[in-house]
Amino acid sequence: MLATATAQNHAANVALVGQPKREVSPAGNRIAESLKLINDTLAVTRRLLHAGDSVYEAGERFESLHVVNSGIFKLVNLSPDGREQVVGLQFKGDWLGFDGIATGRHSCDAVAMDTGEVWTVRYDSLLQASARQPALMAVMHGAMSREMTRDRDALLSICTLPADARVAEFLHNWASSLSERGLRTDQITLRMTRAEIGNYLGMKLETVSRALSRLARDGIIEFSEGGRRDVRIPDLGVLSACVQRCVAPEGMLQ
Amino acid sequence: MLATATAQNHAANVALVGQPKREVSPAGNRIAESLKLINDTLAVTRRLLHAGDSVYEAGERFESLHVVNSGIFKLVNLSPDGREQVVGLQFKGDWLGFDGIATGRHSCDAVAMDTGEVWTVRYDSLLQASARQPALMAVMHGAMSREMTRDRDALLSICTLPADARVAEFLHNWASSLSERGLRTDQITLRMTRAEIGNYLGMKLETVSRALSRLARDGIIEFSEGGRRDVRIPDLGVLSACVQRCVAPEGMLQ
DNA sequence: CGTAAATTTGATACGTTTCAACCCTCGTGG
DNA sequence: CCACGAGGGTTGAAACGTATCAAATTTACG
Repeated sequence: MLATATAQNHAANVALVGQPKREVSPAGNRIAESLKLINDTLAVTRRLLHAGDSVYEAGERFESLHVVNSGIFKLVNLSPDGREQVVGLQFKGDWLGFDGIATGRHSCDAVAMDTGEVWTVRYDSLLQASARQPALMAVMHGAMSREMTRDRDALLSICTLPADARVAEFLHNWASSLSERGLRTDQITLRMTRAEIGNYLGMKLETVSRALSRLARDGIIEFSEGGRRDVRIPDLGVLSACVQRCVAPEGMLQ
Repeated sequence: MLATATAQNHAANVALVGQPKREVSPAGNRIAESLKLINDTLAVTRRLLHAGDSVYEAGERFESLHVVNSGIFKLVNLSPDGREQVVGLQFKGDWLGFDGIATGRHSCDAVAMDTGEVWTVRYDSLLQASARQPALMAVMHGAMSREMTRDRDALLSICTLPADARVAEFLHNWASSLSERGLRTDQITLRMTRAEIGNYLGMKLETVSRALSRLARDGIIEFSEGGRRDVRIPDLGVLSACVQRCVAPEGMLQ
């Protein structure tokens, strides 16, 4: 959804401008309602984590699923020979731990990128509760399905977009994720180093840095006066147009 | 699983050599038992497809899931601007259609790569049957979980391996998939063009061709006398060692 | 059998990585 | 208070791997 719904999201943002009271997007409602349902029908264990803490690690026995209530978490896949790859970023309402269901052991690390809270639910008790409350199962299946779609969109970007466009789309997706959750999208704080962003996008940190510099030079993004960790996005539409420009064969004024 | 279980799979193959009667691997049992359970407890619609036929297409309304009974199917993700990416290959026992659960519409195409059969089950009736037969739900969740893990392993390869190693690992994974299903792994027939393989692996067809030529020159694979569509793999261990060699920093004899 | 598609291979162009130098910020301790 | 060091970030120049373009060859198929 993230990668493909650029036009729609932009339209939704534009529509929001005229609203005096902040209206939550449909996706935002979905997330809020899902969290409410989980909270109401399950005995969750709340767990507070700080940057660098891991919710679970590869190889650990799988017993529970976790729902992100706040903060941002990265999923890191590791190969036996030491290569590692950030394969997902999870925001509020996203789930952690599905990778463990099949084998009974987790196949990647889930790490907090800043202070955040997860709600932990034993998988077996979730299944039991789902029998009484089918909506619960629907929420879980929806989360799994959405995650698969999102991962595939990420793969599409990595395989078909040049570095600059990947970085632009990354920023756009981050802003969209915030937007879905009713947060402001014009000013975003990346909780990742250039190296982490690069790993996630399949490029080196220098390439990320250069791409960001070019985006800033072209006025598509702006760095806050302080550090270069905060990014201002004057216009989300311009950002996604920038992605399209990288893809377009040649001279397309439109 | 595919990408990370190289050593184990090889060990399993070696163990099989001494057996006079063909023994099915643990994964093979899982697959056979899953198909049996589905067949016994659900009213499936069997559907025969030929190369190029699609099980479903992006945008289509989601109503059913499909289990591959024979043949190989590719999942193709499309972007609004026309880029397309093979994001998965599904073999016997794998499922098709999970991407539609979240939104009620499919987000990619599922296309037969040769003649094959899928068993189609309405999602709602599957949920009902799962209430009576929890093992059914376990099979479905296992399939989803396994697919997520496999996709992440593919992403890891694409982002961290050079072209030659990606092709070598692709062949190894293909052979492993056959092995899991009790099929011979020394002689495999790729049902994909170089362009399709390249798309799946995030490279151009010429690069695939060169990589295959190098593997053949080094004796790691052999082409059958007929076309270059059939590949013989004398030793799966040598193939995965070849992947490691590409990753190793420098001079590591062992 | 003839034609279109697929494959291989070479030469060159291009984008990203690599290596390196430098800058900035921030927390620490002399 | 400021020197200092560490980690993160930026930028340039050169090296590298893959893409692109082009041609020749083989294969598939009506």
